[in-house]
Amino acid sequence: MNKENEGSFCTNVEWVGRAHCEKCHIRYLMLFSELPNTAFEKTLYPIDHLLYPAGSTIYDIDSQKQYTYSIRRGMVKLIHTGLDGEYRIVRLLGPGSVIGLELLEGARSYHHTAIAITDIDLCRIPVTTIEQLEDKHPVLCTRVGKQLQAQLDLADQWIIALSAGSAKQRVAQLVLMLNEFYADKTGSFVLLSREDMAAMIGIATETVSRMIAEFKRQNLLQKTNEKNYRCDIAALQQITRND
Amino acid sequence: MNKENEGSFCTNVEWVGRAHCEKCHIRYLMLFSELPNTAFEKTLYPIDHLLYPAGSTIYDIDSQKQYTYSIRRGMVKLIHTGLDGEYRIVRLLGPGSVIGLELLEGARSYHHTAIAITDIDLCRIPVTTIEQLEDKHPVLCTRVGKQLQAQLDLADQWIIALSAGSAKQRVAQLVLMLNEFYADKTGSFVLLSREDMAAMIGIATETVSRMIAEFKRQNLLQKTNEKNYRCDIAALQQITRND
DNA sequence: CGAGGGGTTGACGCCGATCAAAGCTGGTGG
DNA sequence: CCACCAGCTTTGATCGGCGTCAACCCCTCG
Repeated sequence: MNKENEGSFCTNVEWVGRAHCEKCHIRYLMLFSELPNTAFEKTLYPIDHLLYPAGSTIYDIDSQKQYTYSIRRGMVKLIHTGLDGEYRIVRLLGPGSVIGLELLEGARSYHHTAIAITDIDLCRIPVTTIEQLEDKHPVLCTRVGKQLQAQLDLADQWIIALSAGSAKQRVAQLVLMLNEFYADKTGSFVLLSREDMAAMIGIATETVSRMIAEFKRQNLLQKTNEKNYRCDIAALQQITRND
Repeated sequence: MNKENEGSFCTNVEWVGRAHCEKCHIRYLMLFSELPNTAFEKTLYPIDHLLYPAGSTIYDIDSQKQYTYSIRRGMVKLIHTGLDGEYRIVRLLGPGSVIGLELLEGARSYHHTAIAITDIDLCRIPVTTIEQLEDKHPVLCTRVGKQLQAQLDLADQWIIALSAGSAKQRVAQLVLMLNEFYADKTGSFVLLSREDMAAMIGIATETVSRMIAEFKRQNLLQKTNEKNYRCDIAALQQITRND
């Protein structure tokens, strides 16, 4: 519906500082995991560490193409907006994923618009820096390949889940994906807005609402606290099979 | 429905011979385009050039994982078969595309089943050969990256077209994709079977049939010869916008 | 000539889109 | 602290599109 609010361009990004990759405590799961500490000594352009509040746009499909972003914390949606204004979520990414990689393969612009769903925490990496590092450290190429492959697998899962029959089945699939994807240790996760869920599986928001409400009533979704839920995995899997 | 017939395993693959990449006249659009001619002199395992008839399975999701395949001619579908036997086409690939690349990124098996839609002509490349070549010629890494990125873009298009509203709109989208994808110089292309089209956009085969028949009646699809059609691009684009 | 598979067309019923209205919640200002 | 409002969620009522079942046509192949 009204995605105008989404358009608010990173009004209040917070600059945390220059990233110190050689000291990064989560580097093992990031893009640069296999590079030596010395690799970062003389990069041409700096890597910055930024915070964006939920709802802000990280880049727009028309943005100047210059940076890729490595997600440290939080959740990002890649969206596609049709000519007629209809809005689709193409992918949902979390910590460890890199967005904007299309720029490395000679794309002339970003292929999507990237928006923060939660508050997020990411490293902004200039394309030229990656290219420079790839030259000296070919192992980085394989990391990029793994990223792409992982996102391709995700897209494939999306295609399969999307078209999996009835609305109830799709919503069940989606909840299972959120659970698998984004549950903390206790198995509880944040439900997205009904509008976002609808934009993922291609049905009306009211229908999503009905299904979610029904799941809650049947205790397949239980509120664990403030905004978190836990789901009954077995029961939902059952639903994905037979309506 | 009955995808049993698909299961016929490469009954009559024809071995054309050892591939001679250094002499390949279409290498400019293939994976190895930027390698020097000398690169192929001492590869451990040979690259073979094979022909498969339409309908044969190139690899199955359970196949022994050993080869990637570069498509020289023809069309291949990557499919996913659900537990309940429902069948979805995840991607459609043509000349210049490489399938089975997931093996390079440490996948433990193929991620799909690959089936020839038309008669096809492809080069079977052992994974170890690619790895060996990548070592000596890092430029190959970037070619692989481009392949993955291209397939990711395709998957994204799929997601967007899949969920684009009414059945008529989706079929129109699909025809446009086939046209863009697979039309020859004269702009004519082969229509897939109704079942395959249905498996791509997630609607019933009868509905696909109705839509295609309607397009034919309105002359948005014209038979050019035996099995080929040409489409009215502008009119179909119009349909994708307003039902 | 008959059998079988794919495509086309019709009839019917249900799922889900759409329109509408009423709770809920959090934020703002009095 | 409460009143009010805006946006989100939930729920209801209605209607059309599409899935389903079924019949028929056409073409190929045995």
